[in-house]
Amino acid sequence: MSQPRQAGDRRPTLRDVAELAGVSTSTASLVFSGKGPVSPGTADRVRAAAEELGFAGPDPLASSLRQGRVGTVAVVVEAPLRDAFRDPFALAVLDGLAEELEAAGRSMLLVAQPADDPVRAVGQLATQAVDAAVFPLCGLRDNPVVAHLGARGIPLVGAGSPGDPGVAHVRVDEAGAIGLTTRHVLGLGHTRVASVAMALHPAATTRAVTAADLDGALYPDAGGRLRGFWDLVGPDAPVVQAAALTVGAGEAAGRLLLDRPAAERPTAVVVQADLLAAGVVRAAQALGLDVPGDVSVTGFDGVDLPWLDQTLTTVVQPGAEKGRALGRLVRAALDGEPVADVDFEVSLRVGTTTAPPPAA
Amino acid sequence: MSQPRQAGDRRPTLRDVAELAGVSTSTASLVFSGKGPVSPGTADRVRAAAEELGFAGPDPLASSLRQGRVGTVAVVVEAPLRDAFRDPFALAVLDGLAEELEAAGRSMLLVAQPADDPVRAVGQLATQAVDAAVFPLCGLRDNPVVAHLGARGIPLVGAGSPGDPGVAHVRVDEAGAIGLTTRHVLGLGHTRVASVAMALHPAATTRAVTAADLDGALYPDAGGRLRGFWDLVGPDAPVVQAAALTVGAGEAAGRLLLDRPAAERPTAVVVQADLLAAGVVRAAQALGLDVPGDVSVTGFDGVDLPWLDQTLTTVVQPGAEKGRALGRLVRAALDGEPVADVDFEVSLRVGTTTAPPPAA
DNA sequence: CGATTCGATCGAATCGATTCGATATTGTCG
DNA sequence: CGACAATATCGAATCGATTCGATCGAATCG
Repeated sequence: MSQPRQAGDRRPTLRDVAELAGVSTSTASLVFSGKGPVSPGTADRVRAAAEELGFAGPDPLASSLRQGRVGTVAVVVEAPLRDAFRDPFALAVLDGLAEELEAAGRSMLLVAQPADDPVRAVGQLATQAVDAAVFPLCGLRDNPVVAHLGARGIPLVGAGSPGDPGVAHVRVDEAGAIGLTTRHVLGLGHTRVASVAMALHPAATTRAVTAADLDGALYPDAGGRLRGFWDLVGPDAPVVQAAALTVGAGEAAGRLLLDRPAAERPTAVVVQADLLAAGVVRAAQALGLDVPGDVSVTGFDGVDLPWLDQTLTTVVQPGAEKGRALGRLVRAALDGEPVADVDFEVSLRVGTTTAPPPAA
Repeated sequence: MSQPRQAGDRRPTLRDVAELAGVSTSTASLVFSGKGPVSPGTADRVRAAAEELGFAGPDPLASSLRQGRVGTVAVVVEAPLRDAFRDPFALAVLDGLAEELEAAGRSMLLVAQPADDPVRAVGQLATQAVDAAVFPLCGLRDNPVVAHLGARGIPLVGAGSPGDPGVAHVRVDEAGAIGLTTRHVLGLGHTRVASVAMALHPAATTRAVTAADLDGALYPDAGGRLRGFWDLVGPDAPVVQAAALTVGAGEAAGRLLLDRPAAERPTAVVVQADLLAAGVVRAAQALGLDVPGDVSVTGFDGVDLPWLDQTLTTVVQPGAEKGRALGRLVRAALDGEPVADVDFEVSLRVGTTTAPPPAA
C-alpha cells in the first residue's frame, strides 16, 4: 500500500526501494528495465517495495545520463508559435512529424525561434538535452541554432535551407515546383503575370520586390520560388512580397498588384502559398474583380481551406507526408544509419481559380 | 581555433576543457555558470580551451541531474495534435502559455494524449524529465497521466477537471458562463431553445443526449456547460452532442436539430463552442434558414473566425490570457510559492447571430 | 608587524541511475 | 561424483556535471 509521504522526506530512489526489498540496486534496476534475468520472487518483492514507497519509476534524468539518450527531439519553428499554428500547412507537417516521432517513442520539445530575436532560442536550447533536432519549416539561412546544435554533435534534420552542411534535408525543388503553376497560367494564354512572394527576410514588409532583393534572401524557399517564377516570365514581372504568412498579408499584397486600371492590371497572379492566395482572391473580390474571369490566382501547398468558396489551382505538397519523411530521417539518424537527403515530389492541381485571360 | 573532431574521439567534457586550461573542473564549471569568483585571466584561458576543443557548453543532462531542475514543462493535450491545433481557442491558450513559459526560460514538451489510448502517454512521460506539467485543455477526469506525474511529485496545473486533487486550476464557472448566452436568448423571448454540446466522452458520437448522459461525463467542462443550460431551460430541452470540436461536427449536430418542420424547430441554439456554432450557422443556411431571422445561434470562446460572415453572439473567454494564467501558476509552483486555484472571468458578447424569435 | 579578511582555486562528495565483470548457487551431464 | 553450464545476484565503476568546505596567498587593518 502506498503511504502518503511525510513532509521533509525526500522522494524515494531506486536505492531506497532496493534496500527495502533486500536486494542490491543493480538487481532493482534490472527489475524496472526488464533487462537481465531476475527471479519472479525477487521481482515481486522489488515491485512491492516500490509500491509501498510510492516510487514511480527510475528518475528519467539519471537514467538518461547513464544511457546517453533522452528520448526527446527538438522541433524548432522559426516563428512565434502563434503564426506557426495558424498556417495549415505547417500544422500538417507537424502532425506527420508527431506521428512518426511518437511511433519511435520520442517526445517533441517545441522551441519557437521568432524572427526578431533568433539568438534567444540558442540560450534556451543550450540548457536542454535532446537527441536530435528538426527544422520542419522553411528554414532560416545560417541559423545560429543549427550552429550550436551542430557543435554539440546532435543530428539535425530540416525541410529548408539545403545549404546548411551537417543537416539532412527533405528537399523540394522550389523553383521547379512554382514552375508548375507558372507554366499553367502561361499555357492558358496569360501575358501579364505577377506574383506574390512569401517573406524573403525575417523583417519583411509588404512591398514590391526586384531581383536585387533576391541576393540577401534569408528564407531559401521563398527565394527559390521567386527565382523559378522570374526564370519563366522574365525578371520584369511584378512581384509583391507579403509581410507574413497570413490571409490578411495576402490580401494586402493582392491589392498592391490589382488595384489599378484594367490595362495595367495583371491577369494572373502566381502566389507562393495557399494562405496568401486566399488573401489575393479576397482582394480581387473586394475590388469587384471576378476570379477567374478577370484574374487567375494560383497557390502553393494544397491545403484545405473549407471556408474559401473556390478550389485553388495550386501546387500540392503533402504536408503530413513531408512531416513523416522528416520523422523518418530523424529515426534513421538516431539509429546511426547513414542519412541522405530526400527529394520530395509535388504536383499540380487545377482548381477553379484559373482560366484564360479576359478578352482584351 | 576549433579543430574538426577526429572520428573515434568522444565529445569533449568539462574535464577535458579544465585539463587543457590547467585548472580544476570546479573552476571551469564556475566559468560557465557565472557563479562564484573567477579571475578574468583564468576565465579567458578556460574559454579559449573550450573553443579549441569545440566544447559547446556543459552537458544539459548532467547539469540538470545535479541541479534537480530540467527547464522543461510538459504540455499535455488531450487529443491528437492535429485536432488540438485546429481549434483556434486551444491555439490561443497554447500561445499565451508559451509566452509565459518562455519568459520564465522554460521549454514546452508537447505530449499528445489521444482519447483512444490515454494510457500510452504515461509510458511516454515516464521516461521524460520535466519540472512541471500543464493540462491546458478541458481535461479528462481521472487522467492516468495526472496520477503518474502526481506520484513523481511534479507540480500539476490544469484548466479543467477541478476535481483532481493536487492539480492547481484556472477555473471557469462553466455552468454560469453558458448561462450568459442562454439567458440572452431567453431574454429575447425564445421558448424553443436547444443546445449543441461538446463531446462528453472520449468516444463520443454526434447524437441526441439526455440527462442520463451527464452522469458518466468524462469531460467536466462539457458536462458543466450542459448542466448550466438545462438548469435554465429545463431538462427537456433538446441537446445534441457533437462528436468532435470541428465545424463539420457542428454542422452535423445542427442538422439534427434544425432539419424538421418549423413548428417543432428550435428558434435558438445555444452552442458550447464557437467552432461548433459556426457549423450550426452553416447547417441553418444549408437548410435555407436565415440566421438570426429564423434561428438564433450562440457560441462559446469568442475566437476570431474571419471567414464567417457573421459575428457570433458568444461567451468571450480570452484564450491567450487563460494560457498566461496557466503559465503564471506553473511559475509560482516552480518557485515553491503556494498555488491556489484561480477563477477566470468570462463575459457576454452580443453579435449578429441572435434576434427575437420569428413571429409565429 | 601580526591578525584578519577576502578572493581565487581545488578536492571530494553528490545527483540517481545503468552496466560490466565477478561471485555464488543450483542443476545437468558424462 | 566431479566438472561444467546456466541462472541469479551483487559490487564497483561510470555518465558529466555542480557545489560545499578547505586551502592558500595577497591585501587590509589596527
